[in-house]
Amino acid sequence: MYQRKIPIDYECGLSVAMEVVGSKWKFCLLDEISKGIKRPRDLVNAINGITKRVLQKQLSELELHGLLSKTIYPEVPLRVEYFLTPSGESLLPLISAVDQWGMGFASQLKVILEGKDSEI
Amino acid sequence: MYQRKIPIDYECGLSVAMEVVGSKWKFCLLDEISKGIKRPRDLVNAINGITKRVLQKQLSELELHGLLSKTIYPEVPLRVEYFLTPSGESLLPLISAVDQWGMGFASQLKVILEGKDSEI
DNA sequence: AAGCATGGTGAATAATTTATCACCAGATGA
DNA sequence: TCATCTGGTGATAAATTATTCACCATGCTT
Repeated sequence: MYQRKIPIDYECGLSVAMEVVGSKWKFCLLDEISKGIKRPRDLVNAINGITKRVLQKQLSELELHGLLSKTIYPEVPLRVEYFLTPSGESLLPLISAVDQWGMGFASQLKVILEGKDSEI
Repeated sequence: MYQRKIPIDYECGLSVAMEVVGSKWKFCLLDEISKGIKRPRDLVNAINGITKRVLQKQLSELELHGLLSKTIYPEVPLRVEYFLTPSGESLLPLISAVDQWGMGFASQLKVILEGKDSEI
């Protein structure tokens, strides 16, 4: 992280939500973890396009913000599992709703941006 | 806009939603417009921190994506009003939910980032 | 003519986020 | 010893987004 030029407005729910969840992979990460994929290695494999480093960073931010927690099992090879905190779980209905909305909007957006109908 | 390096995944609702709504001011803008603030000048005044240029850009993106529409009244001085399309309106419950969640999470985030309780 | 209000745009830059690359460490098996 | 698996980090580059600044135009008022 770094020092933001414009600080978070704690009075504004949208500002707060954007701070903790408004980045490229976070919704996706929370979604996958809620589905049972908990290990970093598995998440890298499950999520198309994310890299190890980026995953680590976003996981650690989610952990810092209290949406994720992790457990380290002293096995060999080392096993680490991330899981949702209550705050993280409280976000699931929202993530689901956003996903639903996006699915419904996809064909419209495709027409707008590419000028053709989708076959979905 | 520009040509994205990584294209939108139309199969993924989260990806689609992030594309049209995942930027700093869009939730806020849709929220204000739904509350009846429709003119660019009024939006600049209503939203703390946004500038004229940024407002114009985000409004035009929302318009391009089909969440907003605008009407030009040939008055003097010129009057322009933006309003929500049905797609834009379908987003309102979600924005409200995100805002609610953020409000509920604010005090926790404040403790985490600043180490002190809020007085809200 | 000058100043103001409206809505708008292009170019350049700053700020921020994401990605790439090269590493480290522990323990295991070949 | 060397390669492999795991999870992890620092430095840097690239991509993306947001902001600043300087403009344009119209038609009013002074």
